[in-house]
Amino acid sequence: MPNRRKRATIREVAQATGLSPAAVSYALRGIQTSEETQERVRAAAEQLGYEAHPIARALASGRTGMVGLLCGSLGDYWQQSLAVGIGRELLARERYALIVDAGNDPARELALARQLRDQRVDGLIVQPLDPSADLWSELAETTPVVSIGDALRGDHAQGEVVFDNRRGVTLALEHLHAHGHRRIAVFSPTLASTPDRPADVHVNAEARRLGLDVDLIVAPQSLPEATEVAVRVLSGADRPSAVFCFSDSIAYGVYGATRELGLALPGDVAVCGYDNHPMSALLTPPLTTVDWDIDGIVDAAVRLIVEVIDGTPRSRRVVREPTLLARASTG
Amino acid sequence: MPNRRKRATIREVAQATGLSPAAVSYALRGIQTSEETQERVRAAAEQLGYEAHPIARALASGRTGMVGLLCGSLGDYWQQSLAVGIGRELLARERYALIVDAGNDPARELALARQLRDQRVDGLIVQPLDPSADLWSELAETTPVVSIGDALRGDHAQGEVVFDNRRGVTLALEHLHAHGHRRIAVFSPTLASTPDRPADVHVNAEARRLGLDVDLIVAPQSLPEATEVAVRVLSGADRPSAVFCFSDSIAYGVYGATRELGLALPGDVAVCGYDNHPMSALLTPPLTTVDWDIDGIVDAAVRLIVEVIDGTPRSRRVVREPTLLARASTG
DNA sequence: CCGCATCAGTTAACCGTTTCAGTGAACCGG
DNA sequence: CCGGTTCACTGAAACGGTTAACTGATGCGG
Repeated sequence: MPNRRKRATIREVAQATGLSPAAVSYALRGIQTSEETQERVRAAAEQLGYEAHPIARALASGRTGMVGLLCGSLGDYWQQSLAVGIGRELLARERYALIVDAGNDPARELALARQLRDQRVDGLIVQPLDPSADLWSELAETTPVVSIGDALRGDHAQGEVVFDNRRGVTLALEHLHAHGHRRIAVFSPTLASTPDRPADVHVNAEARRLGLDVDLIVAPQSLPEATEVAVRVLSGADRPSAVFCFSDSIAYGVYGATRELGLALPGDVAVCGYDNHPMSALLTPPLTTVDWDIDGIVDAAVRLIVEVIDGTPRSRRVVREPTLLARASTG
Repeated sequence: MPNRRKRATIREVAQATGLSPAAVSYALRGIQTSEETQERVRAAAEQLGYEAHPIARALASGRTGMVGLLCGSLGDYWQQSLAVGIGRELLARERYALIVDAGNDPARELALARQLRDQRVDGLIVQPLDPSADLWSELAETTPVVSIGDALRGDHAQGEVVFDNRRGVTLALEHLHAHGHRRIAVFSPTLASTPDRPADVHVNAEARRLGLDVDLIVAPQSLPEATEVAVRVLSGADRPSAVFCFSDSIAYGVYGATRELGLALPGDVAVCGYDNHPMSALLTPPLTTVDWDIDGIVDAAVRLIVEVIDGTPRSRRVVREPTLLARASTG
């Protein structure tokens, strides 16, 4: 039996103040009662050690104070930072985050989304693995949803934080192009699950525009595996002169591969990452990478979901732009 | 208004099957009803799209299905891995984790612990910043608590996963000693907040035992700051020949410092880390570090808290031992 | 002085389950 | 055939709040 200790209820506070439970309920929320009564109630509540029962409140009011956070893959530094930040910001607004990890499995992601809805979260923040799934718009009809990342199909979420991956790709490829690279390998971790991801499509478009010879490669998430793949790619006869990785941790795998193969960085191969992991500045050589303003994205997502839940949406869509941090790994 | 869509209730299922709500409740949980009735109820529930309302259930039964996870500092790789793993394992057992971050502030940690208790979590997993606080035993009287890390004072938690930091310290220092190092700087991130942390005390004890000249240094958590401190320590006249860092990420800061100072690794300075971050194997040179079996600790913590919640504790205390991964950074 | 708002509270229904205390009916050994 | 169990189920009271509808003062303009 959890929580055996008996705690004061609203009825006891009512009794102590000679008011009705309803009056106490109102008073504690500072509405429909006189200033003086509110003070009396607060004093009595304090004295009795009364704290509202969140579960009972949720049942009666229909709001739980919880926001579901559905992550595609928490192994990822980027998503971890997002999750930690969102949890922190929600807490600051007296809400809790229910953080749930789909482990990079789109089917599991949909199942978890349903589960969170059944759990009666007040809202859902999601960075969908598969933005085109029907579930998102279906969900958005009954529950506030804020999406992070590429836009949901048909703009069905009530809020969106869009970070323009296309812009990030352009920044990286233009940078490599400017440094004279023409033959470039692109390591994209999510290529397999969502073949038509806008960012990947954009890679090809930009390659044509800049006259680059790019090679799109599926990179595994885990570091050792990424290293293996990188070794294979970099030991071929027509080795690319530069590698663009869709996350810094994949880039670390490439670093490992260059060491294994005895290749000079950036002399033999230039590497550009994505995410700006704090460690990237400390590698030898420091990693050139595309930086996102994570705090800004966290703030925007939390603000949007809270606004939608409270029924006071001021904006539906926030767009964030990345910047390129040019460091030594690209010469 | 969240969750506007009206969903089927247990009463409707009762009506559809001609049973009482109570019977439906029992049937869905597979107790006190005939096999045949259970089947009929399940069919009707499915047909109506009925899903039990977790909030109502929590109010009536007194269990929420949520476990609070109170982390000292989620910026830390180690705690992040723990949080992600615990979230995953709880989900696998049909429970949710309420992950909350104290941001390395002991006072905030205590406030959050109270808040989680008020939120009526079924249990609490905590890796306390301040294991000696009275709150832990007070909390443990009313709520199942499992602690991770150094033992809570007086063994008041109903379950403990102890990872023996002393053993880890010994492994690291003996390793450095065996490689001929006598003058060693030790970077400990939590020295400031809990001066008498057993691990720190143990560092001094082991130093005496092995005849080492150690210098305990408070290392900031953030990478750039850690680098600064490391630069200062390593540029002194009586430079230590080795550095032992209480987390890999601090070690990365030391790597940065050596590059800044033009020191050879491990020629001029040997470095030993703590945590075995996946990236550590890929650094140049690969980082020697103390490895913890995170999955084992996650499993143990989740198993313990679930057992305590269900009232079937089989063990109170699980001890985990670390191992040393000797790599090139110590020669 | 009347009619109408407004204010401060009260009453009672309600949220959707679980669970305790029954209640017949079937079963069973003697 | 009878007293006692067991079984399958019912009825109603929790659980601890919120909220819509109502009530009695009080204030106020005309």
